[in-house]
Amino acid sequence: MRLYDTARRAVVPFEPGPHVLMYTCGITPYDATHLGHAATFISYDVLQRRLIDRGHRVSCVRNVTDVDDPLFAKARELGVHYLDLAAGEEARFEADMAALNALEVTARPRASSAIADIRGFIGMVIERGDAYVVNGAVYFDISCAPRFGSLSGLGIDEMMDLARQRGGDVDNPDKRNPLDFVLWQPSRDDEPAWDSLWGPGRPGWHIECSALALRELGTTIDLHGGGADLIFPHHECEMAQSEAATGEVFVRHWMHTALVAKDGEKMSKSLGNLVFIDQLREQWDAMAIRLALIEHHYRTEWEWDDSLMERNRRRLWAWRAAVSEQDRALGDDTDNDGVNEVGNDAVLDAVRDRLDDDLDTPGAVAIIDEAAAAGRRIDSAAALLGVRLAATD
RNA sequence: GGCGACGUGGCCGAGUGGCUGAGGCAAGGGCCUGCAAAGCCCUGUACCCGGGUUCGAUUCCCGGCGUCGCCUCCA
Repeated sequence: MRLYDTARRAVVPFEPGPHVLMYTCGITPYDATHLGHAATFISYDVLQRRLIDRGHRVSCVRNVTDVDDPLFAKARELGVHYLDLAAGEEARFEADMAALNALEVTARPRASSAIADIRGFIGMVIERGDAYVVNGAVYFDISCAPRFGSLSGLGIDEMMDLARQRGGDVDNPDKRNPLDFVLWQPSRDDEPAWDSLWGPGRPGWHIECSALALRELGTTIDLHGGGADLIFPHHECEMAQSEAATGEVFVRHWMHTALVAKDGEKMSKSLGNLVFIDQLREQWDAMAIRLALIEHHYRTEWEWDDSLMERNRRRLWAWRAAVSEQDRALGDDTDNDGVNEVGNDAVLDAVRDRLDDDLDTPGAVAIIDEAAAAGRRIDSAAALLGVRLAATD
């Protein structure tokens, strides 16, 4: 199959071995799952389904960032322990994903479970001479990563200028280079702290994914995913520190999903223009929500509007009607069995073909729309997209 | 400023080198109806601008303009 690779800026063949190693950046569980999260993870879910369909074994790891600033801030605001807040929101997220019929991922490790791995990982980077310790903090030395910026397409000098202009943490006198980023940092008084060789503290933002990917999947992974907003700095930093620690290529293929907008702006927690999955589920069939997500291409930015759900409710209804009609026909006349199964396979193959072309889910949905209208069997094709048509839910 | 995406009828949104435009919403007309609602039928000189390639471009290429996203809170 072919997929767009962020690092190479082109649609390229994606031909992993029999066992595919996949890592996607998960959520920071301080608020409910919104449409943007769902769009991202359902994209990877469809990819995973097609890889399995092609005969691959897929190990997919999706972390949970339960040690991070926004989580601490929200816990502070609510007056609860950050891990209690995280556990609750994580459960809501998993319930949303299950309702949308997402496959179980192979592992969903929490950052808080990885402190020992993170300390070990930082040790590896320091031993390589690519990180340094100042005042209880560990910084990655950007000058040791000549390829830094290659993922996002930004040059070192450029990033430097921009970081200065934008007032990143460039004025920190402890850093040798304004772009150096934190691997380990001292905690504030009301933040959790773990002992380490460099003093008590907590991990930097990017380090958990590197440590977890290494722990769960090994030095080199086939595909790393996440929202497009993570390309820089998160994934850029992840790549730099991982390759520094292991000396191996970190990721063979980078895949990023476009951000979802609402009211002309990116949907985001800080803007508050969110559509939450659990609220949507109160009003609409979860499979209609899934259809509303996959009728968009993962690399095209799109905007949420209220007509989406009504349209996809009807689409789901049409697909279900097509299946039950076919079932009835089959029951009445078993001689038709073979013919219908052939129709099913043809639709399935057409959908496979669309998915293999840079995960063209809109094209796949259109094919099933047409097949349903023409009275052909669509259940296998719908199942490949993760759309459950049985009336049991 | 750099990088990326996008710019299709009132709105949303597919799609295509020519055979005139998926679909949805809105709007107008009609059928039906005691009235209304629902339903059904009909109605639309579209592809940001300027160059180029071409017999021919909305579709390909170049350059503008505009919108959105990323550029250390973010899926």
